[in-house]
Amino acid sequence: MATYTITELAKEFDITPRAIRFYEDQGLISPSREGPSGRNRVYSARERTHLKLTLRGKRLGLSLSDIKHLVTMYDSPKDTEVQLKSFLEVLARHRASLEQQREDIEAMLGEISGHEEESRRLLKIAQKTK
Amino acid sequence: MATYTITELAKEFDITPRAIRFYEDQGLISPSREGPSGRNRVYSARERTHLKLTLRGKRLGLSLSDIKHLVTMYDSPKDTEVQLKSFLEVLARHRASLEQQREDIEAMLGEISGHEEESRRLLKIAQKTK
DNA sequence: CCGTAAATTGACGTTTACGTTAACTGCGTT
DNA sequence: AACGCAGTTAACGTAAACGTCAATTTACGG
Repeated sequence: MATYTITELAKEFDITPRAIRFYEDQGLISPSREGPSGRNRVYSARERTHLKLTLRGKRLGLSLSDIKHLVTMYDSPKDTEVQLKSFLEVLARHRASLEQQREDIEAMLGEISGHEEESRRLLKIAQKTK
Repeated sequence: MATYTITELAKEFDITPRAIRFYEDQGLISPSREGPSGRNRVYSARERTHLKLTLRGKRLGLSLSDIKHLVTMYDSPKDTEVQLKSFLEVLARHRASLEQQREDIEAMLGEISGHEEESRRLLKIAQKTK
């Protein structure tokens, strides 16, 4: 299976190795180690996915601890009925906030379209008088 | 026209007066003052809108300085053709990042739906065996 | 074997977005 | 006049998310 070094991932996602190590400190990624010395980090596809999820969360304004909660939630046992129900509640809250964000985005995109139209109108006028 | 005190706005948007004053320090809001002493802040509908925009930006993970740039951009003069063009470029970049965010949201909502289905399935099984 | 480049682990510095006193001022009540 | 309360400024404190060294260690080409 494919593995990655820390600099490879850093380049691919355009972040610094320092950031990746920090995410590890925060418990978001757990790469294995390589070499007889067991020093260097090795990332599997799974770790890469975790990093991807982390960055996606960040782009949406989530804190690293939020992200950690989500990720550990997502692959935690959910054995009992109680756990399942509380998991569903968390999902519902998360869904609600995402939908709020989507509304915010639509609103902003609407404003942008307005400004774009206006600006293009003004541009035409300005270019005619040239 | 309608005006608001700082505590009114704080309650309406569920934030602290301290936060509102901080936004003012950062140049995001500019309330006028009231009373012979000219001490207390008074917010017009316009200021209220600015606050609203600020909070919307925050929900999308923008920094306060980002928000300030956007707001001042939006109602800056745009006299010259050059200014109009660079304004359009900024709008395009902003639009792109919003669309990226929208994709991120769709992806997360998709994952959530998956987990929800799975959980409800497990719940039914768990309840049958009761 | 040697120099250099790359990776690692602390440790401290920095920025952002407020929270938290502290000390003071009006303003309406009592 | 005394009181309580909301509002103000100023200053310091804090948590999050890395950046930035510094000191080592290791891997690798020549």
